[in-house]
Amino acid sequence: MPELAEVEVIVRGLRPQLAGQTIVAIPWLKPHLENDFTHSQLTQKLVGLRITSVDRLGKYILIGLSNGKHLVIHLRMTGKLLVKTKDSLPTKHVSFIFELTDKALFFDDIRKFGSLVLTDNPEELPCLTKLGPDALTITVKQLQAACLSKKPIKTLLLDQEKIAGLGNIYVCEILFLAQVHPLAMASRLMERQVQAIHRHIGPVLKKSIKAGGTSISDYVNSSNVPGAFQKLLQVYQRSGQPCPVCVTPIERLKISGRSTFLCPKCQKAEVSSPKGHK
DNA sequence: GACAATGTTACAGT
DNA sequence: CACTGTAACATTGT
Repeated sequence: MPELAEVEVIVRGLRPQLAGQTIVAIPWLKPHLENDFTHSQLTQKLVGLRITSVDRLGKYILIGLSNGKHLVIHLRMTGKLLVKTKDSLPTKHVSFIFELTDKALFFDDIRKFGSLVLTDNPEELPCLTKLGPDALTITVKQLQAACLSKKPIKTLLLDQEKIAGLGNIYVCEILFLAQVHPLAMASRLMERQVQAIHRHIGPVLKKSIKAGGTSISDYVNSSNVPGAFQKLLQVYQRSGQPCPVCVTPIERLKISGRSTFLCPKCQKAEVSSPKGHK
């Protein structure tokens, strides 16, 4: 569920809720989340530590601790981080509970894909160092450099090592706004197309953050409140509905295994290759 | 029952 | 080597 915008909304919500709180107990930990430690080992490592910071890196959430270590959390598809009262009870899909000074942090994850890692130094964690420039701050030059690839532009924008934070929803939206066909080979895009993509990445994400993120099925922020940006989506999950620009029905196709939504008229593959079939 | 779902990774094949 | 498609992870909803 959560892409950059949703993770950012979660982090902004968590920061004031968690800052200064101490982890006083871990009353709940499902085995599938123990990447490195058993329940008792993790308790030993974390209990007594104060939370000093909450940050986002791509779609990862970094929780800084008073001993200098960091918890690194990825929500994958259905993970939620919820701040609740201390007396809250675990529901069916809760992966862990951290009891804090005067509240509790719940990790709720229906599909159990989410992950939790404790690291001495995030700058040495491969999954983080591999990340490309953050989508909110990437420069045109960096995007142009990332586009030196034969992959379809959609596949490239989803590649976290090329650009960090984008997921299926926002890539569909950005390519629609930039009027670029998702199957267009990245390296064959015209310069102005790359610029158009770059011009739309920041604003779409910022608008979504302002709207509290996109809630399609599961996403809620750290206070259990859904976002509203799904109402503002132009093409995502809108197949058959009229394009907001030209009224042509929105089409759906699969690209590297993911549903892709586009307007076949607005998003012409106007790149050099004349033969356009796969 | 079939299929799809906001993410990522491993693997087989071209 | 570069890339593509598929399955897999586990669960729910249509």
